[in-house]
Amino acid sequence: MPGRLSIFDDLAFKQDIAKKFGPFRDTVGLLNKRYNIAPTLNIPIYTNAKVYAYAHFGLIPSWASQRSSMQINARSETVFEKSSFKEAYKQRRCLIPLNGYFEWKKDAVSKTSKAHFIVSTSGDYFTFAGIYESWYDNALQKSILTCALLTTEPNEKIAKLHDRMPVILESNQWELWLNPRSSYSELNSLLIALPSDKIRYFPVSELVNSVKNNSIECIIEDLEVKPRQGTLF
DNA sequence: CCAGACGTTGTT
DNA sequence: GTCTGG
DNA sequence: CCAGACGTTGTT
DNA sequence: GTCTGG
Repeated sequence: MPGRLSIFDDLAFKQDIAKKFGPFRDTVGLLNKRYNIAPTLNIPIYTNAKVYAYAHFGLIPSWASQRSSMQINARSETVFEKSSFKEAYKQRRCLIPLNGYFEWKKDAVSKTSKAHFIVSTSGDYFTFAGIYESWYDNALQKSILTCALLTTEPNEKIAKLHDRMPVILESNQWELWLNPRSSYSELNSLLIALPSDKIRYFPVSELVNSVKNNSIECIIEDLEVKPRQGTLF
C-alpha cells in the first residue's frame, strides 16, 4: 500500500506539464520539499482543470462529514463503481508528481518492518494516477482539495516487496488520463503496472518510520548490516 | 420505503 | 450523493 | 504507511 | 488488540 510519499523537486514536472498542456494555474509556487509525506499532509497535484495545487493526501468524499473517512488508495479494478470514488474517477482525475514512495517489508524472523524507498531507474520523477475531490472543512471554514492514488497488481520487481503498487503513468499517457472524453476502456488500459526495468528500490533508515522526521536521511540508502548477537569474536 | 454504509492493506 | 440491505 | 494512544471527574 | 493522528 503506497502510504508514504516523497517529493522534493517538481521543476522538471512543471516544465513537462507546460510543454504538453500549455499554461496552467500554479497555486503551489516554490515547492515545500518533503522527503517523508504521511497521509493527511498535502501533496501537489495537477488536475484536469489545468490547476497545480496542494491536496490533502487522503480522499474525502464530498458528502463525508468527517476527515477520518478519507482513503489514501483506490483499487483501479473497482474505482469506477465504488460510491466513494466513482464521481471523482469520472470527472476529477489528476497527476501526482513524486520523487519516490516507501514500502515496509516485514521480516518473518525479527517481525520488524524495514522501510524501502522506491524510485525511477532513470533518476526521473514518477507521475502517479490520482483522483481528487473538494471537501468542506468545517474547522477551516472553507473547501479543500483531497486526493487518492490508484493501485494495481505489482510488477515482478515490486512483488518482492508488496502485493500492490501505485499506477504510474508515463508522459505519453498523461493526455488520455486527464481528458474528460476518454472512455472507461481507454482509461482502463492505463491502469497497469509500470514495467520492472523502470523502477528500483533500496532499504532506507528507520528514521522514515516516524512522520515527525522529514530530513533527506529518510531517502538515503541504508547499507548498514545489523550485527548478529554473539558474533563478536 | 428508510437506514446505514460508503475503503484499502495486511494480518489472522 | 448513491447504493445496498432489510 | 507507522507511532502512539488507549480515561474520567472535577477543578483550574 | 485496535483506533486515531500525522
